[in-house]
Amino acid sequence: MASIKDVAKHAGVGVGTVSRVLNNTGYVAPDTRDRIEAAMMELDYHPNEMARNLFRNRTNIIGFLIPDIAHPFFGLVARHLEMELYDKGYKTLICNITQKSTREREFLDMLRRHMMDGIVMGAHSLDIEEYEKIPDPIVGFDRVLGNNIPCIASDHKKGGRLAAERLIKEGRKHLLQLAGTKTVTTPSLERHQEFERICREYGVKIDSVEMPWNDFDFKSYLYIAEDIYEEYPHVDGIFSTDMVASACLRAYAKHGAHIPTDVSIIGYDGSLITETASLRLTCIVQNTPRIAQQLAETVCALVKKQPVTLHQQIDVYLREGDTTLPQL
Amino acid sequence: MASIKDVAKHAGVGVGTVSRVLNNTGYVAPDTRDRIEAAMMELDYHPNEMARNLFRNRTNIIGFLIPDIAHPFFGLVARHLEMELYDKGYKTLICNITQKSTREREFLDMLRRHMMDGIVMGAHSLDIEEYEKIPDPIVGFDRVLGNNIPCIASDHKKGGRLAAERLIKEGRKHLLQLAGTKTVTTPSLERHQEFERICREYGVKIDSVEMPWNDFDFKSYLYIAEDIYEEYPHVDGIFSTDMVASACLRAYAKHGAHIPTDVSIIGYDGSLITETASLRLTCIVQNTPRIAQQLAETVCALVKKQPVTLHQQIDVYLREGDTTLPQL
DNA sequence: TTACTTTATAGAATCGGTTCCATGTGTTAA
DNA sequence: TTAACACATGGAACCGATTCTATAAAGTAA
Repeated sequence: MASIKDVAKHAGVGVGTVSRVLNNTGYVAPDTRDRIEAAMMELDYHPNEMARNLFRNRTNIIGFLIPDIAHPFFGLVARHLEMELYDKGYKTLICNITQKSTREREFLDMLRRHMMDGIVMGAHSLDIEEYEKIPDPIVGFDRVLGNNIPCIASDHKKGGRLAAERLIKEGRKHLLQLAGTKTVTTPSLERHQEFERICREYGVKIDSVEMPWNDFDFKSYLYIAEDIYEEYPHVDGIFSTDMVASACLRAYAKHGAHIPTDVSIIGYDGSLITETASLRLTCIVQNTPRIAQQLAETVCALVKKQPVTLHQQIDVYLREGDTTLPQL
Repeated sequence: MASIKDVAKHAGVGVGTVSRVLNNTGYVAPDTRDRIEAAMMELDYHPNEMARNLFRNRTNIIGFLIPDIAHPFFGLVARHLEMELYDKGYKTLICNITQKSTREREFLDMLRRHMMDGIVMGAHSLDIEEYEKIPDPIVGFDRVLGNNIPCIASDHKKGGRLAAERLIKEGRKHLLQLAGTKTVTTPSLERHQEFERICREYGVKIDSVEMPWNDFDFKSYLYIAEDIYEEYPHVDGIFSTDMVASACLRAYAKHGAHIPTDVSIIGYDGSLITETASLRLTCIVQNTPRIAQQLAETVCALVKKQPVTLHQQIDVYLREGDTTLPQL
C-alpha cells in the first residue's frame, strides 16, 4: 500500500504538501498539484482513513442497535436511518441484539473506544445508570435510557387512542390487546395503557394479554395466536403489533371467524406486511421516515455538541385496511 | 479522554507496560498490573480503537451493500450475515444502494481507504473491470463481479425448475413469469431461463415479462400487477419474487380469480411475507442462514488471505403454501 | 562464582495521516 | 528601498495505540 510518504517522495515534495492537495487547503502551486496528482495515480494511492480518523478523533460511523434487522418495522427504520445518516456524511453500523446477549454492552464499549461517533439505541437491557455514565452520544429510539439521553418515539398514546376509538365506534363490545413484555419499560407500552383506559371510559370490555418474550419470530406468534383463540374465541376486536395482529388474523380466520364482520383487527407499526396480504391490515402507522430523520438529526447534533431536544414525539395515524369495518 | 500515556503516568510506568497489560502479552509483575488496572479504573480509561486499527491495519468491519435493507429478503440475509460476522469478530456496516446512485463507488472507495476490511456486494452497477482491479476483499452475493471474485448464490436454476415442474404437474397450461430487469446480469436470471426452458420442454405456453426497474416498492408492484392482469387475465400460473407474486395475488384475486383454483402462484425467496398473509404463498425458499454463513466465511477467508472457493451454490426447496393446488 | 536464562521495565520507533511552524520566494504599497 | 503580505513548501510534532530494542535485576545451572 502506497502511503503519503511514497507519494511525496515520488512527486519530489514534502508530505505536508501532499496533504494540502488531498484536503484542498492552504497554498499549492498548480504544477506542484499536477505532479502530486500524477504520483497518486501512478501509485494507485488511496489515503488511509484510519490514520485520518485517529487524528480527527472521528470515524463518521453511527451504530444502530435493534432487536432484529429482519423485523419489518426495524428494517424500515434502518433503511431510512441509513439514508439520513449517509446524507449527513455518516455510515451506519448495525447490531442485532439477540435475547439476553452481551452484545449490547460490547457495542457500548465500542462506542467508548471511539469506533463509532455515536449510537442509536433501539433496544436495551441494561440499567439506566449504565447508559447515563457514558459521555458519548447516545439517542434512544423508543427507549428511555436516562434523564439526559434524548429519546425519539412515536406518539404511542395517540396510537392507542386511535385504535380504541375506532373499534368502539364500530360497535365492538369485547376487545383484546396483546402487549409486549413489561420486563423492559418502553414508551410503546403507553399505547396499551391508553387503549385500556379508553375502553374503560366507554365501558367496553377489554382483555390485555402480555406476550411472553419478544423473539420476533412469526412462527412462534402463530402458536401464541392459537392459544389466544382458545382462550378468547369470542372477542370482536383485536389490537397488537402488525406481526402479532397478522398471526391472530390467521388464527381467527382459520377457526371460521369472518374478518372484519365478526372480528376487527388493528395492527400497530404500518410495516410492509400490512400491505402484502390480500386482506390488508388496518393499522396505526408509525412515521418511519420522520422517526429516522429525527434520530439522525439528534445523534449528529450530539456528535457536534449542539443542543438537542430531549423528548421528541412523532405523530401517528390510522390507515384503513380490510380488517376493520368500512367507515360510513 | 484519557490516553495510554495518562494511564502510564498515573501508574508511574512506561506506556509499553500499560500496553502489555491491555493485551495480556509479555512480562508484567503482578503488583504493577494491579497498579495499572487501578489507574485505568480511576481515569475511566478506554483504549482508542482507531489507534489500534491504524497500527494493525484492520478495522474488523465488513461492509454489506444491498439495494434495500427494508426488503424482507435482504433484511433476512443481513440479519444472518450480521450474526455470523459478529461471531467471527466483525461488525457489519450497511449501505443501501438506491437506484443509479454514486453510493456504490463511494463505498468501494471506503474499502480502499481501509475503513473496512472487506465487502459483501449484494448490488452492483459498475463494470466488472472496476471490481477486478480492487485488491481488497470483495465477495459477491448473487452477483458475478469478475473471474477472481468469489460469488455465493442460490441454486437458481433448480429454483426455476422446481417452480415450473410444480405448475406443470398441476396441469397448468398458460404460465406467466415476471423477471427482474436484465440491465444487470445476475445469477438469479437463470431461474427464469430455466423456468422458460422447462415450459417449452413440456409444451406449456409461457409468457415472460421483464419488470421495468427494481425499486423494491410494493406499491409500485401493485400498479404493475394491475397492468399485468389487464394484459394477461387468463394465465393459470404465475412465478415471480415473493413481493411481486404477492402483488399479483392481490390483483388477480381482486378481479375475481380464485387462488389457487383458477391461478396458482409461486413466489421466490421465502421471505416473511409468504407467511404473514392469511393465504400463505407457496414459494421457492432460499436458504438465507446458509447463504449468510458462506458469505461470512468467504469474506473472512479473503481478509486472512486464505484460499476460497470461487463459486458456491446454495440449495433451494419448494415450500407448500395456499397459493398452489394441494398435491395428492 | 560465573554464565546464562527468565523476568520486568522504559522508551523509541512505527502506523499514516494532519496541522503548525519555519523559511523562502515574489509582489505590492509606502 | 524597504516593509508588509500573499504564495509556496518542507519537515517536525502529534493523534494513541503496538512492538521492538535496550537495559537491568533476579533466578538458576554448572
